[in-house]
Amino acid sequence: MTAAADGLAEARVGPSARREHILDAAEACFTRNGFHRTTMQDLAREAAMSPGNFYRYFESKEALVLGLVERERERGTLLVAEMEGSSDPRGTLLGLIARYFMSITREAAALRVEIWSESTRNPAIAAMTVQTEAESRDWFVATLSALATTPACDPAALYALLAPLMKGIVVSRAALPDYDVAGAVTQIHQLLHAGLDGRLPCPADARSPAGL
Amino acid sequence: MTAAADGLAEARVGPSARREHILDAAEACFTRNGFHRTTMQDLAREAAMSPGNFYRYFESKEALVLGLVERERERGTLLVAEMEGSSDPRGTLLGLIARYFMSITREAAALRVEIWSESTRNPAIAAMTVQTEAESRDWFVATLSALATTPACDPAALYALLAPLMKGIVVSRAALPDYDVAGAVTQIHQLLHAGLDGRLPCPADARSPAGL
Amino acid sequence: MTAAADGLAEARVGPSARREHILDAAEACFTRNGFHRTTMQDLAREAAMSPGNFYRYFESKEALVLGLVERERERGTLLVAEMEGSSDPRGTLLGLIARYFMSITREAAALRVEIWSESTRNPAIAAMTVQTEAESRDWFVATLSALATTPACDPAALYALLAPLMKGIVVSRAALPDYDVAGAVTQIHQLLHAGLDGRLPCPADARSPAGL
Amino acid sequence: MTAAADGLAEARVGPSARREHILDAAEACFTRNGFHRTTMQDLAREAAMSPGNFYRYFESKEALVLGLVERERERGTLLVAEMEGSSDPRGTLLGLIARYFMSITREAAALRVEIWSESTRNPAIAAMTVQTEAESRDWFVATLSALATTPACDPAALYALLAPLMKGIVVSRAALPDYDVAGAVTQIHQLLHAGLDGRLPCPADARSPAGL
DNA sequence: CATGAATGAGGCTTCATTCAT
DNA sequence: GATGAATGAAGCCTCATTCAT
Repeated sequence: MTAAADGLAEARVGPSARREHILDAAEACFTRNGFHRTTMQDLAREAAMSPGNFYRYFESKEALVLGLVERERERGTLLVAEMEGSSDPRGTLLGLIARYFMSITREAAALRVEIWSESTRNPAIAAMTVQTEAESRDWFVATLSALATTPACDPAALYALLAPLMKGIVVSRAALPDYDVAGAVTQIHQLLHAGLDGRLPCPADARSPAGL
Repeated sequence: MTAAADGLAEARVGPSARREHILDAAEACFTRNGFHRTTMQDLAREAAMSPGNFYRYFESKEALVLGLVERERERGTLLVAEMEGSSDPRGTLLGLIARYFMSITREAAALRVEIWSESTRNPAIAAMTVQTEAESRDWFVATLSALATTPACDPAALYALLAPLMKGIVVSRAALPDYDVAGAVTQIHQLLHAGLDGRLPCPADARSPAGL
Repeated sequence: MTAAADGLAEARVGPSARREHILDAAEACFTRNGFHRTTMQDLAREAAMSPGNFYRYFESKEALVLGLVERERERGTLLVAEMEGSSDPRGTLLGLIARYFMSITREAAALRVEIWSESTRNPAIAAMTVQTEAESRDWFVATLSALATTPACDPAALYALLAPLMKGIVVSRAALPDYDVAGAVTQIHQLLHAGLDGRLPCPADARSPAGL
Repeated sequence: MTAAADGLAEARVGPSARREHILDAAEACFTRNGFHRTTMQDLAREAAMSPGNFYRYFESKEALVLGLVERERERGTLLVAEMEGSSDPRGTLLGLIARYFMSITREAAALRVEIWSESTRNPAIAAMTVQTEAESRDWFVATLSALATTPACDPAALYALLAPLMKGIVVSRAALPDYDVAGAVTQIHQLLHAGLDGRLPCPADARSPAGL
């Protein structure tokens, strides 16, 4: 490659492409080793880039994590677009959920757990977690509403059940080597069917928590 | 106990009492700041003890974490003894669960999440997590079996639902400042009632996960 | 060399130059205080370098010692090149030996002894000591063979006498403030002359060690 | 054992016996691991004694080393008494030397080297080394004088050869796993015979060291 | 823009020594 | 006399970050 072409090649790569490249490297490293165990040197090797250069695109290592979480959030938004104009929306939703859990690796799950953990000590990441949760909730409630076959279905309550359940599945996937993900997916499916068809105990039935 | 004996009691703190004292300090620090952010100096301050002294009771900082998890596990075993000989076993179970979730602080939940996270990178902690999970599962399945009012209740399946759900509630408690724990407890209660009374969709109904 | 080039030369110190610089500092510190008493901070001061920077060039403090020993070994190899094509080989050999012992400082001798001592506990240094010894032996035997004036000279036996003698002189130089190095050199010279000229008792004369 | 007997047993063990016991333990530990690698805890275990108790008998760890060296020196004095009134003094001397070198373990040799090394940094140990050397020299010169068969034998010169040679053998024994001690002993024997019988090059022949 | 050598604060751990009992 | 728990000063090393080139 000539110097001129080289220059062009460099010109072609905008700052946002650089950011993406760095985030790719970060994702690879963080997934492999977690971000506490990943050093900026590791990142530099993975990104084929000097350590100092990161700081032109991200303020700090923490900002990198933040960028990664942010990108993940955006990807979630995109992923979910699959629902649009599906002829079998309920099947599509179930498929989406199944695919997510069946394809997540232990390492990826571990990174999610690590991020939740970091969330509890780091306000910036916490904010992002809260926002992701809110978006997730909004989307789910809207989607569930559209899929309900009976007014007896309470989409908000269904989500309130689903949300921790899904988080817990990720934790289990990460921390328990023999965890049965497929079984968990099956249970979510059943729960969703039941919930959407109004066959789940209603929050209206609730007695306030006893034993306190 | 006489005053003299009392004095002796204070002086003759056995090694296990020392360990407890250290674990208390560790619990306080780790709960407050997480164990990655807790230094041995912090611990020393909290335990009113010189840093070097820890190493008479624990091999390393990691061993301290391990000791803490182990103690937590034992406490779980004790906690659960409450069920023995209760006149209202189902109510007692519900109460136990309610109390656990209603009383857990954000920080304590955060520590649990951090431990799960550490579990994914640290074999020793992983082993402990797996063991705790196995014990938890055994106890729950036995207890649920005893509480079922119909053969249609599948205790193993019910626990398979409960386990990630409870983990997810801990995660939510830790990572979402406004998380509605009480609501979650109510839902667990309903789920338990439904499950024990055979009103939950059976795993027998399962279609294999679709969408892959 | 232009001023600009000079500037570049100062700036572009290759990694091996850095290593040399560090080894120089290490040699100074270790010679002054021994390496057990030398801290990485001492080294940092001596090398005008931050402590962390050493670890870009050497894996550990031990590796530093190793590097120093290795360099010493290479220097020995170079030193010995002086023999090549000398018109008075025997004189050159005697001169070499004389120079070595007359110029070694107490501190330098002390460092050698410390390295031998370390050799007994540290496998990596032991390996290097063994290798140095083997090389030294090979060179000496070859050189003595070339210098012998009679087949009655047994170069291997002569080296077997010389080797511990020289080590012992180093020890004496290090541990005995008033040790007479010049006298020792004289004795080595005499021994060498006698050995090379076949005037030393032959190992063939040996009775096996008595008194056991 | 009754309390009274216990008290008697304790009384029977004088402070100097205690010192011996401690030195025994120190010798065992130091020989096994060197004294830099031996902790006071190791010593305590070996001596079946509390760490604090050492300080009633020795000022510091260094004093322990010193005590050990001192005892070694005294033992040397005793060892040498064997020469007194022997019917075959030369054979006895050769036997003494042979026995010393053939029976010394690598570890014991290593400890000697470590002590020489320490000698170079520690004035108290240095003083002891110097004194030992002086005593050794006096004894050897006297003994060699008595054994000489010709006035051509220069006992002082012979010792000046012997002394570093023997030190070097100890170093070699310590640092070179395959070192041939028996061969070295044979050479010392030959050298002694030659020296005592005036068949060794005289220092009178010496030219001053060349090559400087 | 990019580099990568350098920084330096701070972490975990060790261990000779002390002192209350 | 004896104990052994406790001390606390260092020591080695790591790694996010900077900055001269």
